[in-house]
Amino acid sequence: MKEIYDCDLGCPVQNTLQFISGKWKSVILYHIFKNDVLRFSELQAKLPYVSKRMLAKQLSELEADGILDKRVYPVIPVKTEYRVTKLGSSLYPVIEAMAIWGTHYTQMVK
Amino acid sequence: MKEIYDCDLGCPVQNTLQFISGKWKSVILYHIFKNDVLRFSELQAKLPYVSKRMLAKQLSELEADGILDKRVYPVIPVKTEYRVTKLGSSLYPVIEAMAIWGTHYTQMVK
DNA sequence: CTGAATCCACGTCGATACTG
DNA sequence: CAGTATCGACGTGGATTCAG
Repeated sequence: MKEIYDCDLGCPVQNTLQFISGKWKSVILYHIFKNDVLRFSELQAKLPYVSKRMLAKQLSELEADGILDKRVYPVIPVKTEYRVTKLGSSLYPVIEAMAIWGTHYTQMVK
Repeated sequence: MKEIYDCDLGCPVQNTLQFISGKWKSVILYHIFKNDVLRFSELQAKLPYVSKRMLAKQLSELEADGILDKRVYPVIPVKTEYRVTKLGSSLYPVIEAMAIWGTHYTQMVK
């Protein structure tokens, strides 16, 4: 989890970007918001253009930042689940605003 | 209340990210929203940690994407102004959500 | 199944110098 | 003042392999 001294960069938008500026983090959060809980392989299926390596990396960063909660079930084969933490759920309005804009305005430009 | 998944076509968040995923684009937009119009040197002053090269590049991309309007006044020395287009102004809720979260989070950890 | 580790091509970015 | 051009260091990300 980031400490306060790392967090306040003098611009509220930039403070937020620290947590979601990873190339795919917002999209990952979008899908987890939509499904509540997702396994690694389910995220892979929903983000086919993201390599396994990058997906794992972004998930690990989101977990380290306290945005995602990762649960590992020691069965064989291993099963992991990702869901948002309380902090992560507070990002819902941000992701929602992106989703709304993407839904309504993207056709305008391309 | 309208849910963000009602008009789900693929991934709307990713569509939005194509326009604002640049490392500093959201912060640039935040400052222009706040000030309505900003010159290049004013943006430089507000983003001292961004190199001139990167600032110019991000501004150029935002302009090419129809988010920003750039006006050049052929005086000496040259004077340029950046403001949001109509499309750019539609991104206000997204930037606002980021600013709100960043502000709330900063207050939370203090 | 869920990753971590390694290699390597590629892109990004800062610094500097230059132009109109 | 507002950029562009060039270069080199650095980071990113894909492919592959390995491990628990």
